Amino acid sequence: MVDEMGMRGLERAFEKGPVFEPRGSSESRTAFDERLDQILAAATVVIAREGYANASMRAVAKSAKVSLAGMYHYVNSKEHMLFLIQFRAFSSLLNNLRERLHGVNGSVEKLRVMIRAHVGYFASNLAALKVCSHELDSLTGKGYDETRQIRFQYYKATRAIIEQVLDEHAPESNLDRHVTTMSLFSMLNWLYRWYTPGQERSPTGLSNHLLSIFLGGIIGTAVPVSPQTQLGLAQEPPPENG
Amino acid sequence: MVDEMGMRGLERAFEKGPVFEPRGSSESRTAFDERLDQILAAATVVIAREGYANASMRAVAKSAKVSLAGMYHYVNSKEHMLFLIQFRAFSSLLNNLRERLHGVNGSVEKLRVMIRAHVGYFASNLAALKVCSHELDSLTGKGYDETRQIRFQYYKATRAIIEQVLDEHAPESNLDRHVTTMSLFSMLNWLYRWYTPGQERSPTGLSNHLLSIFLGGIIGTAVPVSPQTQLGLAQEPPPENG
DNA sequence: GACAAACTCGAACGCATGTTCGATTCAAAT
DNA sequence: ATTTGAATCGAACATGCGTTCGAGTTTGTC
Repeated sequence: MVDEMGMRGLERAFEKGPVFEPRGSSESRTAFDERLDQILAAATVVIAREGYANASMRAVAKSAKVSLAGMYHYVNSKEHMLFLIQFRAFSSLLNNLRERLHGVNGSVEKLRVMIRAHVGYFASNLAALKVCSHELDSLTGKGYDETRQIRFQYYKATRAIIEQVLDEHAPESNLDRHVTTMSLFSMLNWLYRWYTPGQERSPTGLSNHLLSIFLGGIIGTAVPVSPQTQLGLAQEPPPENG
Repeated sequence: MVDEMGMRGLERAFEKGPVFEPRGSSESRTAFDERLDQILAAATVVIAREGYANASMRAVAKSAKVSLAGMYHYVNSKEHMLFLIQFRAFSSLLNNLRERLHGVNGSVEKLRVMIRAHVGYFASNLAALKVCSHELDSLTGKGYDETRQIRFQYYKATRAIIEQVLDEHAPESNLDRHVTTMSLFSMLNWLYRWYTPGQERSPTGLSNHLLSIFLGGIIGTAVPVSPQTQLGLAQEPPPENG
């Protein structure tokens, strides 16, 4: 395996695979891509449940209803599989953020959009984001570097928003920008350890909650949670923590 | 292996091992305990670096300068080893918190002490707390339950402080107590992903920073960082995030 | 010096793993 | 009908793993 984590331009990932248009001439979405998606989806669930190191290719194959050897037609190696999962998830996350940020003007509003986008994506892609958060350094070499680049762009976009908020609403704050940014990411990335979306605790409600804490923490004024999306305070949550 | 994760009372962990006083009659700190500590310390570093699933007993043995078979004189199994590491770390964390909380009166002051204690313990036990944060569900059965109990006590103690702060300083806040507590734990537990103590960013400075954000977020008023322990704002930090 | 218990270790066992090989089926193109 | 290459898979290979066994050495006690 020379090209350790071969990815050409986008994310096609194969030298041998259908590098040029596979079937018809123009429509690029073929059976190959769909089967690959299927396999990656199954792998995501298995890895989220067992952890990357413990997730065997046999278990993934069984879950994806392919033979063990058959999987290697779609994926170069186990690590390459993890790379595809993470690369796609991080890319979607970043693109999703940029789309939603388009046309939004106020810095605080941008922050709200960012948190909402992240929590929303998390809620509808639980397994994928768990794999992204928990297996951050399970990749090595080129694959690691490539995912790191996307994550860095995500970091920069978020940090820019935070800096704008600080400059506009707390210009004499002495908060370190990096530490502040990482505090927000901490709240978001640790979600996978304790939060499961439900109607008691909607993603929107949780987003408002996190925004309220974080925003109130970095500028003096706490932002009130909008009444119609309040969190349910009723039942006692299961004690899962660290 | 009948008694899956045998622990008698404290944490001695063996049926076969020196259950009664091993050498002299009274002094309980023997060569056995010291060797065990040595092995666990080595194991902690290896597991922190490689991850639990990838950390082989052979690697641990080599690092601890024991033969592979020799380790099993001190430890029942690989999982038992992880249990000992986590059990000890969580216990220390909890005891440390209770000690430092003793005699502290104000609710805000308690919160400050809690954060400072946690970050301080983290800074001087980097590897151990990484193993605790990252391998939270690598244990199974009785071993998992036992560590969970301690974590739950830690959670309860922290939550009680937060509730006291809220009741005293923001009585009409509608923040969900569980979500709020988990937000604090998020900031603390994610530290292992990005923070390495240095003189640029001292544990004390970081503690103040986190306290400022979190406290300002849950009660309206931001608490200023004390000037003599400000964070260095100079150099650009390495972009490691998610 | 004799005994027993604590300690140490080389060697091996059984098993699960990621990956590859070669053959076979299938579908589109000429 | 023939050819081509993608798709699929059973079987096997090599390797590394956690754990155990049994024999050896050390250490403290009588």
